[in-house]
Amino acid sequence: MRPLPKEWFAGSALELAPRLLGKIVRKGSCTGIIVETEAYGTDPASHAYRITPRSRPMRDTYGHWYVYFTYGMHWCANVTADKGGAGAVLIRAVEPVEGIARMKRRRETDALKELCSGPAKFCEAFGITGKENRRPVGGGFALYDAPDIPKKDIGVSGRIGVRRGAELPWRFYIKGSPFVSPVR
DNA sequence: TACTGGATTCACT
DNA sequence: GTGAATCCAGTAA
Repeated sequence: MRPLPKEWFAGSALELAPRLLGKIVRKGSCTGIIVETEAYGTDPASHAYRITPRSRPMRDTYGHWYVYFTYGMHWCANVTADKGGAGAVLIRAVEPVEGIARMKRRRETDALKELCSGPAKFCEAFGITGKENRRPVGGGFALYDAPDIPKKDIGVSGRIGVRRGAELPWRFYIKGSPFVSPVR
């Protein structure tokens, strides 16, 4: 498996979000196939709309992890993008491949579909926390290349995350995958 | 220093 | 479909 090089992440979040589908994510002994992503640029719905100490990695880095805590209990993992700009791609759902027993223990469920079918579920199953924040993609927490998903097999949702008048971000997913998050 | 609300999930009705 | 859980970043004062 070939790790995705840093320059792979130099494009905009909107370009990268669909291209990340089908790629392999690995952390420790757990691996999975990315089946759902969401693009965050500089629109009002994005943390990058106003750069703060928390969101600075979205502007200052690309090809790094941006992991933040929300709702008092959940972690969400993004990959920073957009060399020279600001943006990140949220990993929303993953198809479990290796380390499934460990994921089941962490998630306290035996249901395969419930392990990683949501951004916070993915983080819990893979043991991702704020310790990974600002780390470069690679090493123990890495992304690996895989053939691009044909465009006809990629679904694009309507406008979700609509807040403060924002019409972005866009959610991308592999059509027909049982591992995408439940439609809201 | 004091509020407010969130890129979610789960249990319950 | 609705609401609770739970805590921290961001904002305002």
